[in-house]
Amino acid sequence: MTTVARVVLDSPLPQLDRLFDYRVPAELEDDCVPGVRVKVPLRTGARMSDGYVVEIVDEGDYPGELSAIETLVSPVPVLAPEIWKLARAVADRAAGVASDVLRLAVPTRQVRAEKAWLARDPSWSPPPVSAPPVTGYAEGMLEGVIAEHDRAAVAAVPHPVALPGPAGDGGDGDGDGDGAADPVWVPGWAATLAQAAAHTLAAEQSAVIAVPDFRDVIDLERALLAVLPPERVVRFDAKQTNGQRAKALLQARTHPVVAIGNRTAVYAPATDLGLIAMWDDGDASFIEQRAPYVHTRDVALVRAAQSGAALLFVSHARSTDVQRLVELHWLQDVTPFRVKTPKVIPTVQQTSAEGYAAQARIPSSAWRAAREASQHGPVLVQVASPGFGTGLVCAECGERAHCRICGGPLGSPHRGATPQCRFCGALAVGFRCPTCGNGTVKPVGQGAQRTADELGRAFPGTRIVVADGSRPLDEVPARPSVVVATRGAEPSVPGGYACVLLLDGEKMLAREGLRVQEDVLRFWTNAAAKGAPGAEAYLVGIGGKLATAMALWRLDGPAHDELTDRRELHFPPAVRVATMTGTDEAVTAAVEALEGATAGPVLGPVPVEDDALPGTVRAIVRFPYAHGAEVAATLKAEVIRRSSTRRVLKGGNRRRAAPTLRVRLDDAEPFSEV
DNA sequence: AGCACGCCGACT
DNA sequence: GTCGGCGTGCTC
Repeated sequence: MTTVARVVLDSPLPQLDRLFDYRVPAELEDDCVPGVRVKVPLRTGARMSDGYVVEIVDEGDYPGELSAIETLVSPVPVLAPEIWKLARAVADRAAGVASDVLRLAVPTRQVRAEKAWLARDPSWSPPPVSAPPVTGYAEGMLEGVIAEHDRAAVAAVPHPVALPGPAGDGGDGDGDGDGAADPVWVPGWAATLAQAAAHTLAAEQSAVIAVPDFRDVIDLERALLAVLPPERVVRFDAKQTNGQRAKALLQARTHPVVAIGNRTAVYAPATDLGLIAMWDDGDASFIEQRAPYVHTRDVALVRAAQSGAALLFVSHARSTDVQRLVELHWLQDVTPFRVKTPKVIPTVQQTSAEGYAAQARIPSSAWRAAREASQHGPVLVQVASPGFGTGLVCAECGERAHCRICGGPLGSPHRGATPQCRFCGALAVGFRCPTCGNGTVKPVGQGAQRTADELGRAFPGTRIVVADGSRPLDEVPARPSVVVATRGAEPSVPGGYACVLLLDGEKMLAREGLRVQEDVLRFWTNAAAKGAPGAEAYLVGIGGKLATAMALWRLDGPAHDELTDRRELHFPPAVRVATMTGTDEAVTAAVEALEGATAGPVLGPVPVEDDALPGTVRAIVRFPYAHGAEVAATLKAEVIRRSSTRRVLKGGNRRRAAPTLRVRLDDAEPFSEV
């Protein structure tokens, strides 16, 4: 009897995306367990491939003679069986390659982390934890969802929440004397998810929580450390070194933990998974940038189905994707109970141009409220764009100033700075207007800096703070001040802002694209939820359904309406989409192979810009969710069929490795130009 | 990817 | 007769 290892190869080639059988040499038999890294020969002995052992069997299904595993890289099993199953299913869903998914899920080898893990005391287990109630919802509501391993779309508690400080860590300050720890202020959603995760952990199961932003990771970690001991919280984020990731990965496998982080956290090999959760799933940061470009939400859905874990999508503004699952009754609809929602006051823009420019943008009611609130607490002013202005025009003729190098719009990062291109970053030294020859420019529009300057003049003696992408600010003190921030960069305040002004809504809504309304609702609600419980939030220049939804804080309505529209148009997420790019022949053949599985007309093929490969075309097909497996399998087969033949250019010279067909599923980007 | 296998034109 | 062109296909 021979021992056979079934190995997944670390190769992006679709034709190698299956298991290969190798003989396990006798001397490796003890250490060769599922999950270990190996090197194996491929085709001719000299060539080696890296891979992971997925399974050990007595007899493989390969009829020929087996090659032997060349090396066992390390005896540490880094690929957990459930993560292999997850990667396989995620790749299959996206018509992609499992090893591409594994690259996201498993960090490269780190010998130090492995040595430390091998030296651990395997008999040690952390003390059990107890869980506080989940506050802000009907008693036992979310506890029930977690205990039943159910699934829910959860409307977040829309204000900051004070959690009691970490137990047992309170008395070590600088002679504060009294042992009570300071309360920890966290966003409502972070408190909810921390309490939910504590419940999972109290049942000795793990939780995995993915959040879009690095700052969200920090907020969530603070909330978790207020309710759980630090050895129960494991972080996975993009800013970690490889060593930290490798350590976190092994830590997650040893005892039940709460694994938190950005996109990759959803792949954390957490022991005995009991809960998967996401905060603000509509955030575009959840779209993976590496092949096979799978959205974290979809990974979470696959993993929840495989593991049977509870699943929570927490947000203020609901995404159309989650709304779809609610309407299918696949997700429960959970809303907070007896919490204070922001008091949103929609105002129609006033055009009285008296006084300062900023005053003209802000209706007098909002202006008075902000001035009044800024006497006793911080006021948040949300604007659409950073810098001094949204653009520059010629001071003489008013013509828009453009970059000489790339033609992009010029902007001004701060008052008096040399104009700079917003696209390529080139400095426009010695700018001359091509229309009239004048050499001076003036700003148009209102960036964060310009708004701050104007508010500074209007509110003398008030501290003005600016927060944007280039000057990030995590937190400001709960003292009188005015904080001008671009959408998404709003700092937190312990206890919340006294008042919130949402200024540039109209401008944010003017952008083209399928998800604009969803995004803008997220920007508004996430900012409004930084206000103190029940604080006023002025929504400037907005009327209609969106204003009503904000004022009533009923945010599933717009998602429902939006989804209804998309169903009529056969747009995602009412349907799924597949984008096929390549030679005319390959794309046409792929479209024909999908015959019968699609919904709505085929879009294209149309020529697309591809400087490396002229003659490239793209087609988009829509298909119902029920046909997902069939469509993905068909397209994967087409990709494999095309991957060995390489395309011939006009000159007759063959291009190396230029695939004739590329396939991407659920890429909504082509629709954002609609 | 790479590299072997294989089936048609000019050569010792 | 065979040497070698690169189209096709496979990799345990």
